[in-house]
Amino acid sequence: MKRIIEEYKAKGFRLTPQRIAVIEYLEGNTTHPTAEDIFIAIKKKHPTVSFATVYNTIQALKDVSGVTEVTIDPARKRYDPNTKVHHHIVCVKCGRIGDVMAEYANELALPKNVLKEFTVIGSHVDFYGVCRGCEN
Amino acid sequence: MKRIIEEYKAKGFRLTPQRIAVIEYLEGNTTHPTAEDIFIAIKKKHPTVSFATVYNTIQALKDVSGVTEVTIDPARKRYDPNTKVHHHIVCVKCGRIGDVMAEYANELALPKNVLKEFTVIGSHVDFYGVCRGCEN
DNA sequence: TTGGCTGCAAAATATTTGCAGAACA
DNA sequence: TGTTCTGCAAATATTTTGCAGCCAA
Repeated sequence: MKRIIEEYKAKGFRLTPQRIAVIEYLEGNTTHPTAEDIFIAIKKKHPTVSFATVYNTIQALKDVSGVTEVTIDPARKRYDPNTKVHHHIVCVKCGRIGDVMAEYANELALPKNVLKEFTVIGSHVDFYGVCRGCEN
Repeated sequence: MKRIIEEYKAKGFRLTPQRIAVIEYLEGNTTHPTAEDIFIAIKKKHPTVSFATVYNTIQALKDVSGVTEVTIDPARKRYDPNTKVHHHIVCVKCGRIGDVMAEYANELALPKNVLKEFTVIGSHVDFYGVCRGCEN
């Protein structure tokens, strides 16, 4: 996440204590937190922090590719600081999201009619399953 | 969509004019409409229809596997009456969502650590691209 | 110093829910 | 006829925005 701080500076973003707290919270975080999760975590160090700041910071991080939005949860947006190519698996019982470190681009051949209509940029796989903890 | 009507009856759901209108609107629909899209469409025939009825009907359809929720759009839920195995591609410029009629389950080998943590049920691929209409 | 950021509050958007009356089966 | 659905309205949840004052650079 050090890289992110450098990119922040390079782009002229300000490194406020709140932003640093968000970056530190996300560093290495594999829980795919929601904006609220981030808000609650940051609040411990900065009790007056607001959602506006959390969303503002998330947006700034997205702008420098410091986080990506995870859309596997239809209820709310989740954020992932892991910028390596990877995919996700969600437990359909508890909603926990796991990372799937794999690269499938070459395996995913598209039908001709799609290739005719779109220039493909990328892809992401959502896996659905049941985690050990929920498998009673 | 005939099947849906049968399953509706079998489960004791009522076939109201509003529900039939939703089913007819969705039948063969490949536009991946939002709840609002459905609401607006149904309103033409049933001007007094409410969002409650639309969401109620969507839920009932989900219960009999008549529609699936599409999560590729982070802004809102979209619905898809196509119950055959397929995937989606979204134009990153206009947001239009296309169907990718393909089956990848066998191509998507999961890392051991994931298989250790989850029993996999299924998967869905989100493709990102630019559609011909948005190119240049 | 100063332009960007924070925090508060309000707004906007999306979805869900309670309930009285309507209507399907 | 009785149970479920509809429609209205209000509630809830999530995310965005306006703006005055603050602060990192």
